[in-house]
Amino acid sequence: MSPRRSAAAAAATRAAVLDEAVELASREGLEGVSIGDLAAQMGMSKAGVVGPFGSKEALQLAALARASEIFRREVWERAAGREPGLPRLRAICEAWISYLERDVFPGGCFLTQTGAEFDGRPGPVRDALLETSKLWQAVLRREAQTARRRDELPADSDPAQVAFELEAVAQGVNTARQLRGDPRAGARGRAAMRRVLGLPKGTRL
Amino acid sequence: MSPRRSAAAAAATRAAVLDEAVELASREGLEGVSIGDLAAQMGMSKAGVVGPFGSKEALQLAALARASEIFRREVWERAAGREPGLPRLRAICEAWISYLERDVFPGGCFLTQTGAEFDGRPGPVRDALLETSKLWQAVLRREAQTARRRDELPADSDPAQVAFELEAVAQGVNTARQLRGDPRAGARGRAAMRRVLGLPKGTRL
DNA sequence: CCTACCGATCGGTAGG
DNA sequence: CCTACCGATCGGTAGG
Repeated sequence: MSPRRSAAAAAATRAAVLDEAVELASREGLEGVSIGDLAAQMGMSKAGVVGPFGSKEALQLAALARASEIFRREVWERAAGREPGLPRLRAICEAWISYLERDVFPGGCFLTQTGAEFDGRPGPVRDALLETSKLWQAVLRREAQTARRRDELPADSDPAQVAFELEAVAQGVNTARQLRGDPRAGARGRAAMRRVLGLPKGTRL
Repeated sequence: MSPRRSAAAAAATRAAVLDEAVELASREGLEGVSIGDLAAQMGMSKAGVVGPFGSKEALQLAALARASEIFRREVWERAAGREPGLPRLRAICEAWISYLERDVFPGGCFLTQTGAEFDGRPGPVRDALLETSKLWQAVLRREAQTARRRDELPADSDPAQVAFELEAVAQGVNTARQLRGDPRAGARGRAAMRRVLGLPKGTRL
């Protein structure tokens, strides 16, 4: 009862194109990746690359969805098993820094890259990025809220402020690493996130 | 003894092209601004736009130099008159947030935008951005060092870590503002920078 | 998923 | 600083 061979093959091609697009876009940006580049890189024709999606914009949206899926797997899912509140928040932070250190996307965080690229370009890609960004802020805020309710964070701490600061640190790590090539970027990010979460200096994330 | 009229006019044209390029690039990225777009926007011919620079890459480098000059004027020079150490660091932070809130570049911080765009694109533009980034980190680090020496920061604080965290916060403000349109972005950035500098909660930057 | 092709636009230049 | 033009590449499509 497996799908027809041609359908399975089409799905595999689609996935391969997306993986390549996500990788290239993390280095060059989503707009900077041309269909011709992509085709050349994969030894395919341009029609073969764009066909499964219909247009470059549709390909961009699919690449963004794929990248969000990878981010979710590498950061959220590694922490989702932990107790809600501070334990989970710490696990998210550790997974987030690790994701940046391991260069899960070779050109650095796909969402940071394309967020900067599209924040001034209205359209469906920007809308999707905004949605992803708001969703992730909401996840962080919710865990900070839980942590505060459980007295794992000070009673006067602001969950939205915690979410804002954690994202800021992650962006700082990405820049320090990808632009300046700073080998201490990850360590600096961990130290900064510990401070945001009010953890004592010696503590591990 | 003024320069020949044609030379002055040429300089004025050059400056006008750069201002337009910097503005467009803060929205669309440096690579995204085509010579044709720029010419159309200014009611000039493509030859007139690219002529003063010789090539698009030379124009990009000149635009980056112009943007660095504006950043320096809006952030560094507003604080340079203050006492070295914590007073100057606080003034830098306030000017930095203000610069982001006033949308000095209409698409957000030019250096954040192009830094993300070029961190994965080797070449002269990336090299220049790296230089600018390292220079600004050195400025922040030096002020933090002075502040520590004067006991305005804890003896065990790390000046490079302070510089890292301040840049992270500025990037966080830029994203919160330009992508999410968060009206509290500036306030959140000030609060975060106050924490980085160890200032009590009520204090102004 | 390929070949072959479309009109539009790219960066850049010759000549004035 | 303009017109007019260059070859190359862009996103996209027809037909198989």
